[in-house]
Amino acid sequence: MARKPGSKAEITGPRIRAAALRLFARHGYAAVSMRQIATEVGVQAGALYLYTPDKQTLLFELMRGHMEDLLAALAAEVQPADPVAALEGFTRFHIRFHAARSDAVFVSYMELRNLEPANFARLEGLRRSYEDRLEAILQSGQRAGQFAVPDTKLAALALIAMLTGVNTWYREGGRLSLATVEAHYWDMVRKAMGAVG
Amino acid sequence: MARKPGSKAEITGPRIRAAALRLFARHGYAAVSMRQIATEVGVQAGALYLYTPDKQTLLFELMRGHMEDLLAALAAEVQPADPVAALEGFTRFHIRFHAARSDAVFVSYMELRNLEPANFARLEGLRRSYEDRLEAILQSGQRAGQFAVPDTKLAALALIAMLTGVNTWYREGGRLSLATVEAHYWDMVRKAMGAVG
DNA sequence: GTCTATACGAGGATAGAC
DNA sequence: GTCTATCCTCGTATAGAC
Repeated sequence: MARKPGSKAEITGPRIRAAALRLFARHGYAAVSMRQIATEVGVQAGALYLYTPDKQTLLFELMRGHMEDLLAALAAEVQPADPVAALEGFTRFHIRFHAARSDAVFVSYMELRNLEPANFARLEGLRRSYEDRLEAILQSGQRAGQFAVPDTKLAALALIAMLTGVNTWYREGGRLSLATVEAHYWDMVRKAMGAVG
Repeated sequence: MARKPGSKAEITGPRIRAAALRLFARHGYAAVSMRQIATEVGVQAGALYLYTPDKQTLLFELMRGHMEDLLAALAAEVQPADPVAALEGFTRFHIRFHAARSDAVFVSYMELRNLEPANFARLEGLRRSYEDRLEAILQSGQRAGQFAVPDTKLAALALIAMLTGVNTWYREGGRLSLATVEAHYWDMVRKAMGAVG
């Protein structure tokens, strides 16, 4: 509304982030040049530096944004008191959320090694928070005698790896609908945790 | 034995591949320069081109070598006729083999997008062979009524993702021994597939 | 806010000496 | 078989015009 004539700042910024995310996911952070990103957006390379101090920060902000969206979306879900129902909710949430943002997921898992140590540490903290949410569900179910899990930490990591793996092959319009995928994974998750009730 | 005096060809080649694998795993293919690899080995950059036509081929040969070692090692395992025992064998084999070669595993999964299309296709074929071996086990168990798996293809992909995920956190000398990890994962795999008998 | 022009370093790969 | 020297391209980032 208050946009000044000739100013495109409010639209160029998001377009830069979108182009960078797509290109990073496709070719990898190190293989993508600032010139490529600029071309994609339709501006000159120098203009990118009005929106990010450098390439590293651009990458980090994409990854941080993704992880914070993930945590916020998880927090917004209603979590059932029953651990089995809570685990089903987490399973379906994880598959749905990740399937809808495959580029961000890919970048956030693959480009960790290209982050400077300080940025890496911040992102690891966010990732850890997410894992802890799942582990808490497993622990409460274990205490209630509804799960049979020898090691909740290990089980949480195993489940997340399994669920995130969906992204390596799932494509909209493929052999299986997302609802079917969710159902089949929930079947495996439920059984793997020895869920009863 | 027949090594000519002054010739180090038979030792330099493997050292180049080892250094490249380590560096690619650490920093990513695109982020590693031929000069870095040469420095690691203790030769000049130009000398690398006596052992590989270019950087792309060096990457591809590392990945192909890893996948062929994997398939050969799997083929060398004795596969029990009983599907449940075969699945346990596969589970333990996968964890053990991958834990022992974390760099090669990392590179083979992360650098697929940096392969030229022809090389990518060849590697996908090898990966597919490996997945098919697991799916065959699941199918035979399903036919025998010993597994309860709604979709063997999907289950095979889910299990491989879960098992390969071990590599993201397992470190020798950590909280859990590899034998314990194997046992806990086998417990989850067995239950997830609804194994009986 | 975006452009052009450019500084400056590093990249892959090759030629020819030893 | 390895080295030195070099070609040429491309990278990130900045300065200053409009």
